[in-house]
Amino acid sequence: MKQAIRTNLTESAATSLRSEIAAGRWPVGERIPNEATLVEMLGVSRGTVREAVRALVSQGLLETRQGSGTYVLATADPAAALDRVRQTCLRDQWEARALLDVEAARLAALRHTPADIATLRRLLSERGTVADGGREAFIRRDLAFHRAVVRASGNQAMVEIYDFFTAAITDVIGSTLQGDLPEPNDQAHAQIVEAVASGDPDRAAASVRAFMAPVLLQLDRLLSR
Amino acid sequence: MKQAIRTNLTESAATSLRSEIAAGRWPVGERIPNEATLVEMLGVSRGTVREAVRALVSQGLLETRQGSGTYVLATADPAAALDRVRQTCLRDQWEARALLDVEAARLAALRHTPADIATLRRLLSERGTVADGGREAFIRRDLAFHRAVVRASGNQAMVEIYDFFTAAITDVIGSTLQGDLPEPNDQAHAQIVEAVASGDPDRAAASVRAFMAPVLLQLDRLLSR
DNA sequence: TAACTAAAGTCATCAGATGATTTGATGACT
DNA sequence: AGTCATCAAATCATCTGATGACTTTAGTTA
Repeated sequence: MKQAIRTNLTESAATSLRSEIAAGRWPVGERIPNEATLVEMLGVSRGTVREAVRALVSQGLLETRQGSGTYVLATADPAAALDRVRQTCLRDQWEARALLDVEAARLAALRHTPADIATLRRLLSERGTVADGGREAFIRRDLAFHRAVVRASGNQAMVEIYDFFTAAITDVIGSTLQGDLPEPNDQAHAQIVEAVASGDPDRAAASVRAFMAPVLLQLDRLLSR
Repeated sequence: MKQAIRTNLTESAATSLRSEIAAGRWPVGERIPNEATLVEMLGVSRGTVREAVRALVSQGLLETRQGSGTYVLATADPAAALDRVRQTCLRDQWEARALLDVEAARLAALRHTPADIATLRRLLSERGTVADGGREAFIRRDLAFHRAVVRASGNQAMVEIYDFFTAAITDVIGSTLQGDLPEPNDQAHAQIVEAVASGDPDRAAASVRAFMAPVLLQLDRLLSR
């Protein structure tokens, strides 16, 4: 019995168009055939063609101009990259984020402002323990500290990617690893602040690297079980 | 004169629905009103409603189930994070990608397989010069080399993020910086391969860092003009 | 040549009808 | 009571036809 992939006509029409675009049949900037032609090509009605085109428009692949035509904006779905990242394993995502921490600390050592250091010291003092307001709140405070380090790097792209990984990881991790990961103490955090404040990039990177190593090790142990 | 944002009905209908969803009018998992009701609510025809819903479906906010209804999958656009990354400045994106290069080389030194090294050597020997097949082809070959280093790190998340940055950067850079960036020679590339092959993570990271520094410096100069 | 006009081409939107699928209710049978 | 088959309602999927709005281009005219 053949397990046909049950999907609707709109989806398959959109998929057809997407692959034609990806194959370069219509280069970027080019106008694709009009609706009537697509109806013939895809063998579906105009409404279905329009919905398929609308889907690709909302994905940033096409652009429709009333009275003129439908044009190719990009050959690959930009959002697909993000999906692929999200589908990589938790371990790789965690490791990638940890590397961002390391390199962000290095940059922060070189570029931090006095306000950055003040913020880090404040977040560190507010961090407290799990006992204060429960586990979830503690994780939020801890995260705020690490995010502030990345922010001190002065690189907005790294901040956004860091946030993305954080969101993706917390989505997955949810309830599965509750409390199983070692949480470095305040002293380890304080060392990071001092290393960044010292302005020594290698020292800052090393402090974060040392910080992350045992966490990643434990994560590996948990995931290999 | 009021500069009304000229948009079509489908877009505004989709925007209405998106904001209702974001406002929590229909929680995640909930069924939204049926098409006929949306027609009344939004004051547009059924076809327009369907196109608006289709747009949100392709963005991952909604899911339609024939015979059952349309359900909320998420309250925020997951692709929004990616858009924010793309909107950060070229310099930050470039730097972030360079940091990925560095840390990927570090991991590659620890985890590379013999096949990885063979691939790197092959890509290096095929790299050639700008004279071979034109500038664009040369950039592609050069990129393939650096991507292979990231791939040798064994971290798929880093590969995907690297690809994302590469795509975003090449989109922007396009014609603006044609040929203005220094291109490290084969010797610098060979040093990276040897450092990775040596299995020394610090040496591998340092070789890529030294590699990237002048490029980033020149990029800063170009962008500050 | 330049500006205007008209026509063709294209997407945008509406309206109506029918099919496919899911879901819940009904009722018969054990 | 519980289980199963059947049926009807609700809902999305798809097709068809028609009209409007906008852009582009060719032609025309001053």
